[in-house]
Parts: sequence; structure tokens; C-alpha cells
Amino acid sequence: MNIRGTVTAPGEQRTVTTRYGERDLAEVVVRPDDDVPQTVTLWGKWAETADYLEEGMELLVTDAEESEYDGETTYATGKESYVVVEPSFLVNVTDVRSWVQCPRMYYLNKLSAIPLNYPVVKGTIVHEVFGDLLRGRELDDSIEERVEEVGLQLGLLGRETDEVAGEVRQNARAIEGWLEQGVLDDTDDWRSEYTLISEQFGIKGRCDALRRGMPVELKTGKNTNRDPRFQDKIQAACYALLLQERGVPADTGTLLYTKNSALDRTEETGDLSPAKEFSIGKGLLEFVVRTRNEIAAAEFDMDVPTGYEANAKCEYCFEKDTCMVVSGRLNQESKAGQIGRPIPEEERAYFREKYEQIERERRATHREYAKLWEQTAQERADDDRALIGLEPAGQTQIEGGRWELRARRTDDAVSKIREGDVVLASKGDPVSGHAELARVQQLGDEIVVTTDEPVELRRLDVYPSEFSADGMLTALHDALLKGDERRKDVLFGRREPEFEADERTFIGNNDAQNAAVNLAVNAKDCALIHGPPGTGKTYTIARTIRALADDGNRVLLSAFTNRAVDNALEALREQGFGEEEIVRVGTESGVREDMQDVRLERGGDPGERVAELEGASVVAATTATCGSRIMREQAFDVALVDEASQLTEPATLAAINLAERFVLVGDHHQLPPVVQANDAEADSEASADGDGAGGDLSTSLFQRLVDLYPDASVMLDRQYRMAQRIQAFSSREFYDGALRPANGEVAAQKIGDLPNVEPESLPPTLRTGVAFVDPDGKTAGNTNPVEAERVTELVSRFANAGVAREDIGVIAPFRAQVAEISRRVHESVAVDTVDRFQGSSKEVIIVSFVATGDLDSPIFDDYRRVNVALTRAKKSLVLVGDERALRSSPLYDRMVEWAT
DNA sequence: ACTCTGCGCAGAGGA
Repeated sequence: MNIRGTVTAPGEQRTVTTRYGERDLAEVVVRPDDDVPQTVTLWGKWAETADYLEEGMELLVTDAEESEYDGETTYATGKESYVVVEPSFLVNVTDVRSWVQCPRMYYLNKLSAIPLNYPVVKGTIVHEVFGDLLRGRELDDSIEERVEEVGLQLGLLGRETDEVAGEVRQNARAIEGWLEQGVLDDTDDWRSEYTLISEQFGIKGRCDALRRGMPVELKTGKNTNRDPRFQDKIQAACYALLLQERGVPADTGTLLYTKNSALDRTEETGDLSPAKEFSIGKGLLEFVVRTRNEIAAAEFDMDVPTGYEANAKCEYCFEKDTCMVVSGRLNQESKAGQIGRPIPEEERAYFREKYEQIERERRATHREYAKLWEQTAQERADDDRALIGLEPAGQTQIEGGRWELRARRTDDAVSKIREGDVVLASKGDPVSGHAELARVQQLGDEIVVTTDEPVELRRLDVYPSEFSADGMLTALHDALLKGDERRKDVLFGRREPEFEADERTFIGNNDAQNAAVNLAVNAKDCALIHGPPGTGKTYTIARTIRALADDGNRVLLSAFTNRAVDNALEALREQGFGEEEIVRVGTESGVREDMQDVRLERGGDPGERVAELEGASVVAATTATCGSRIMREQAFDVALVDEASQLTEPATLAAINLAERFVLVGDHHQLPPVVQANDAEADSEASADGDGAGGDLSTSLFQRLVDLYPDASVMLDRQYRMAQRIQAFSSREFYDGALRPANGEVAAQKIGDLPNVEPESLPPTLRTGVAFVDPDGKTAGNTNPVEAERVTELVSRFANAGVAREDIGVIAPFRAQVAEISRRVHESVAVDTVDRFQGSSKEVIIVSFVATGDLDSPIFDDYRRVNVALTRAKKSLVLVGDERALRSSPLYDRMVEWAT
């Protein structure tokens, strides 16, 4: 049986004499959920676990042996047992591999991501070609296409297509030769790119290929030793472990060193073949699990490895210099030693604080993975994380040997899955059954995805990604260890931002906007533009970038969402920016249709692609893309970041790291960054550290700098969106009364100004601009059907009075209520959550508050959400909710007071 | 208790 629980006493390793001789053991006490603590004896090598086990860690012992002793039941590891520390912490196979090489290598890779370099790019191409060959593709076609696909990267590396194709062909020959040794026939059963996620072992990864159910790993390098490299064996053994968990008897691994050739034949090996087979026994698998446990335990404590954990020799290490510099600058203990002076203690404190916050985000992502097996298919679907009950509607092998899978939906369920997303496609069980990583191509009534191998398409699951955590760590590293000293002085409050004194007139009819452009253009370090709702933020951005570019600057335009980047780009084009001046970097599915013409293709001729990117005076990309390998190679004079108040500090750093100066645009009185790790957890862990640093990732750099340097910011104070009556509450509550209508026309606008609208046909209460309605509903979960009904009726009233449905928006705090209302109103009425409505506006807005009785949901706690909800309407705003509930909180009470 | 957007997924290599 399996024993799983929280460690209450980690025990100690000791040696005892048994009738079989001396053996190590450790007695660990674990408490399963809500159950009595149990003692588990870990025997032999598993006893080492006690060295790093701590109270509070989760522990799993598989196939534990039960025995009665003194009338008590005790458990012990048996022959088949594995001991898994923190099983819910998912470790990547490559992480196990790099930890085996050296734990510091694992840490360094995690901290700063591998930069763009030719061996890695070539390695990727060779792997793609290998997959193509397994899928029966013709070699030359494959090479040509795969090299073409990475044209931009090759261009940045100064490589030519032909030269690269030639090198890849060399490696491919070794692969082909091996495949031709009679293995590609019917008796052989091949699969490429096999994704494995293990709930039990807390490991996930993607195997290059399976041959007769055994893992095959391809290596682009050379290895003329008789044995494969140890870390390579470990990698294959990881996959074997996960295959065995699924009942596949994988006991042999194959490593294919494709740079080996006949010339490498040595006396010792006499081996011509690039392929090396080795057997995978229980001992190796246990080693894999113990290594994985060390990683999980180190991550539990957020320890920084020193390198002494392994017996790797630093003198042969390629990362030695990097290792020494990082440890020197961060003042970390390192086996390789330190180089250079440490950065100031306050910067190191900042590093530790952000590092921990980012790692907590990573764990939140791991919890998302855990839901794959903890929740039933129906629960996943109810949680919008899966589409289930799909009817397979065909599998076609498409160009390149990949597969296109089709399915039809059997219900109208919604989910978070969007076109362009990577998802897990399965027959029904994505973890214990087989799942393929798939890319969503179409998401209508018919669903179309592409995969490497076919699968019966009955279910799609959201596939969580750690990339956001990875990107933030890299940005943090770059900002502190590679960052410009002058900028760090500003970021850490050691130097007031400076400005040139060169006042010009960029915008004649709005003083605040003109001041903002001047501030940004004159900034020697940074400028902050605070743009409340409707204040012409986007226009100001466009004018700023126009002015910066005219002064000869190369500008990076960034924002959190693709939508904001494209909006700003649209405004730029209206400022007369030509196609050759701007480049949009991003995925095809992320970039809006009308910006595709300036989108940078990744594939194609290396020289041409690089010229497009480097020749552009304005490059636009999301902050996530700014952290990509390609963008990290770029340099700018100025980075302008929109929606900066919705960005975590590290995400903002990803963009501003690329430039000498930066301009942040945002509004810290609207919604803050979305952070998955909840505050309660952050608080408890922060206090345990005694660090006192406080705060979490949900405070944006924008907000911190606005507070730190009020003189470096300008608030746009004239709004062009809302009638006076509508903006009054927001202005008073959130902007100290400083937000005002831009002119009389804006202030006095009313519903009757809309074409074909007859205000007389509206009830008097709906004619005044702001109204409050209590429908006397009752909540059911996160919905309120009576309220939804009333909202629907209000929509009809406005529509009947002549308001176009496209001009009406409905906002609710919960997705469930959004669905409830969407079912009732015409599809041209925009119905969405507050969060998703941020950034847009409508002539008429109806807000459904849902809650009755009280406001006991965290969603109502954030005043910034109220601000967003109330500032979307231009001419008419109707608040629909339970008066008693709203009156129970001072802010909402004042809101009701204002609306009635 | 709730909100949810990014990203070619993970891994690709050097001696």
C-alpha cells in the first residue's frame, strides 16, 4: 500500500545490525490527511532521505510493507518501494539531468535561461528532423523546412541556410544509418515526442522517441566513450521510470550520439554505431528518484545550491565562469569560488524577496498540474479547464508528417482554452492514459488541433506552463546582475530620476498630455505616465513614441497583453508610422489580424529577417515576448510599457532591461497584476523568514515608482469618456477629485445624443446617467438568476429605446454570472467580467453585483475592481444589486448613495 | 470564497 502524508518528525539516519548484516535506516513519522500519525521505516539508501527531510514536507512511500509490532501497525519500505519527497512539486526531466551534472548548473539554468547560441539551435533542428524521419518524412524536405523555420534565429547568429543544412545533414546521416539497420519495419513500434507526467513521482518531461516502448534520446554531440554520459543515462532513466509507472516494461535505454562517425572508432570501443544501449535497473531508477527528491527538498526551502552536493569537478565545467560571477555578485557559497564584488545588500535582499515570490508562483502552476489528476473530468470542465465529451471527427496526416485531429462538441460549455494554445489532447484520461501535446487551430463547433502523433480526441485540457515564472527569474537576473548601475540606482531609490529641460509643444489642447510627452521625451532615466480611465492614454503613447523616434531613438513598445500592444500600434500607425518603421514580434494567434502585416515571421531567409527586426525604429511585443531569447538579443534607447500597473515587477523588468531609459504608463487605481499564489501563503512564509521585506508580486513597479518619485510622474487629468454624472464617483473616491471631463461636450453627453434613441421611451430612472436597481434576487453559487433576468430586461429596455446592442455592455464580477447573462441576451451585447472589461468602454453599461445579504467574497475587497466597473460607461450606467449587501461595506454604501 | 494573460510545449549543447 502507499503511505502519503505530512512529515511530523523527519527522523535520523542510523545504522543497525540485522540478521542480514549492517543496514541503514531512518524512522519517519508522517500524518496522512486528518488521520493519526504513522511511523514509516526507510531502509537502505532511502534512509538518506532523512538528511534533508523536514517537518511539513509531503512524503509518499509506495508499496510500503505493513507489519504488526507490539500490537501496533508500522510500515517500512520494501523491495518495490519508492520514497518521494514533496510529490506535488513537479520536476522536469532536464532539471534532474542538470542537477546530476552539478546542482549549481541546475540553479544557473533556472536563473538566467540559456541564451541564443548556435549549438542549441542546431540541436533543436536535428531533433525536429529526427521526429520527421520517424514519422516517415523524406530527409531533404525535412531538413529544408526545419532550417527555414528558424531563419530569424540563424540570422541573429550570423549563419547561412545552406551551411546549417549541410551540418544538420551530417547528423541526420547517423540517424538514417541507424534507422536503416532494419528497425523501421512492422516489428518495430516507433513513436516520436512522447509526453509524460507523473503524479506519483512528481516528474514531467518529453521523451524524444519510444522504440518498442523503450526510451530513445537523441544527442547532437559526440561521445566516443564506451558508456553513454551519466547525465544522458539519467535522462533516459527518468522516462523509463515514468513508462514503468504506466505498466510499460521499459528496462533498456538508447542514446543516439549523432556526431559519432567511423572516424571516431577507437581501439577501446571499436564502435561505429552512434547508438548506445544500456540497461535500466531498479538501482538506477531509485537513484533518479533520490535525485529528484533532493531537488524537491531544496526547492521546499528555496535553498541555493553550492556545488558541494555533487562531486562534479569545476575545472572541467563550461559554466565555471558564470557560476563564479553569479556567486560573487550575489555573495553565494560556491564550490567553484567567487569572482567580483557583491552587489549591495539591499539589492540582494530584493533578489531574495522576488526570487521567493516567483517560486511561489511556480508552485501555484504546479497545483494547476495537480488538478489534472485530483479533479474528475467533470470537475475540470466545470472549472473551465477542460473540454470534455468531444466526438472524434477524423484524423489526417498533414504536411510534415504531423497530425490534424478533429472533433465535434456535444455541448456548449465554455473553457479557458483559446485558439493558438498548447493543450493536452486525450481520449479521456490525460495523466494515466496517454495524452498528446496539441496546438489548438480552430475552436468553433468543430475543434481542430495538431499533434505529433494521433490520439482519439475526446478531451482537451489546459496545459499549465511555468514559462511565466521562468521569464520573471530571467528578468530579475538580468536586471540585477547585468543591469546598468544608473538604472539600478533609480530602481532602488538611490537616485532621483533626471530630466532634460527642453519643453516643446507636442499636444496643443491638453496640458497634462503635453506634459506627459515632454516628461517622457526628456527623461534621462525614466518617466511615469498615470492615465485614469478615458484620459487618452493611447494617444499620448503614440505621440510620445512619434517624438522619441523623430529624435532618433530606437523604441521598444511593450505591454502585458497582446490587445494593448496592438491598440498602441494602431494609434502609432495613425501617427504616420510606415510599415518599414515598425515591427510586431509575437505569435500568429496572439497578434491581431490588422497587425499581421507588420508581424515578424520567425522563418525565412536569415539575413532578411534580421534586417526587418534590426531596421525597425519601433519594435512592439508583449513583456512575455521581451523575455524571449530573440528579444533578449535586442537593444533599445527607450522602452515604453503600457498597462504597467497590471505587471509584476519582474515582468516589467523583462521589457525595461532591453533599453537605456524607460517610460511606464498605467493606472494603479485600476486592477493590479494577476498573481496565482495567494497572499495568505506569502504572508506566512515571509514572516517565517523574519525577512520583513513584505509585499508580493501584485505590487507593480509602476505603483512603487509613482510612490517613490512623484516628480517623475504626470497624471492625465482630462477624461474623454464619461458624462460628468458618471465620472463623479470615481474621481472623488479614487483620484482625489482630480479627474475631470475634458470639455463641456463630454461632461454633458447623455443617452439621447445617440442616433435613433428616444429617451422618453425609457423609464425616468434610466434617463439620468446613473441608476441603481435592486431586483430582490438570491445568489446561487456565483450566480444570481433573478438579477440576470432583470439585467436582461434592462438590456431590452435600452434596445427598445433605440440603443444599438453593440453599444451596450454588461459587467459582472463572476464568470458564472457572465455565463448566466450571456445565455439570455443577444450575442452582440458584450457581457464579461470586470477584469476582462478593463481597457474598453461602452455607451451603456449595466453592472450586475450578484451578491446578496453580504459581500463576503474576496472579489469585492479590491476597490480597484469597483473603479474599473464604474468607469466603462460613457452615457448611462446602471448598477444592479442587493441594496442590503452593498450597504454593508462603506465604499459600496457610498456608491449606492451616489447612484440613487 | 475570486479574478486570469502571457508563451512554440520542453529541451535543444559544449568537451
